[in-house]
Amino acid sequence: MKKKERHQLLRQLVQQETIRKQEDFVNKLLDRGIEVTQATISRDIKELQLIKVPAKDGGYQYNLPPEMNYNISKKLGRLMKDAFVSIDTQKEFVLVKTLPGNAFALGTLIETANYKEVFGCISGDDTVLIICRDEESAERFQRRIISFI
Amino acid sequence: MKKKERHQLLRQLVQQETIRKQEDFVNKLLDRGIEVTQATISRDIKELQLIKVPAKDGGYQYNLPPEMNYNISKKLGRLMKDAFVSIDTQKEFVLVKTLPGNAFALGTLIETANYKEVFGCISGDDTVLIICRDEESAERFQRRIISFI
DNA sequence: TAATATACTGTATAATTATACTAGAAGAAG
DNA sequence: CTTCTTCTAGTATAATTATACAGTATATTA
Repeated sequence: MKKKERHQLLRQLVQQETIRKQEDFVNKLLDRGIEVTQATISRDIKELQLIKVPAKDGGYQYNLPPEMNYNISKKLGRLMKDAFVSIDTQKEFVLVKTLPGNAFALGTLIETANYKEVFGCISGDDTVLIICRDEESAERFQRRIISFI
Repeated sequence: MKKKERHQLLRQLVQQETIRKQEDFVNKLLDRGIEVTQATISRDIKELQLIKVPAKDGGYQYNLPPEMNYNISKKLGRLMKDAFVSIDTQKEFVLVKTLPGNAFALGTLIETANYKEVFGCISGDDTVLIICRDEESAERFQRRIISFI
């Protein structure tokens, strides 16, 4: 487990789970068989610029950095409305066609959004290939994306 | 010094000064002759949902809540471009005319932005009256606002 | 390869932040 | 005014987070 992978995982965790303190991270990682200490998490958090947000419900919760977290879906929506051409799925793959030059931006947004359905994605000039976790995820993800248009 | 006032002040401080830890708040307030303890600040921060952001430069810094902080000026810019009609100053007052129905939104944004020149503001349907700290502030604020158009 | 520099992480602990508890202040109701 | 309730805030301390230090690993250079 390299630092980069761990960081990636932390970004996912912070979106999928409720992380109230750094030890929660430690434990979630432990669940996945990854051993790290709170100190390491503290440093990771600093590098990733994760923030601890006072929640409405009285507690606290870690979150993605504001710029990253804020209105990604709004940006996605705008870009989709502007540049979407077509979409199709095949097994666990989703292929989105965009107007020329827009695929990279779309791919970046999709990666940043960190959807749990998505395993990874590759962007060309007018095509984004999204590799989902499985067939079902791909369909769910397709619906998600289409709903932006 | 009521809690509300202190909260208001904290919002200003967090924008005008570099606050690295809660004690910095305590000290800044002390500078202004207001005595509170770190515990109170901690509770204030929770209520205001201020966040502690890992800064690029290695340290940490408190910030406004993401939604509030994020791109207020972008919103202001958009609204000004859309709805601005005229502006004028008189002593420490600035009067902005907007298209009907837009003044309230503008006023809210101006208040949220927490410009240090601004003492307060009142919005009608197509007019926002901004009361600045003094004549000079009013002019500075006018320039600020005009630059959005 | 050896030497040196750089990156990563755990341990221990310092630094910071949150909160249980308590008490006084400010209001509301009688 | 008295009693009850709610809100605030300080004190002391628990809980959480950051970091100095040291060791190991990994990369870089000669």
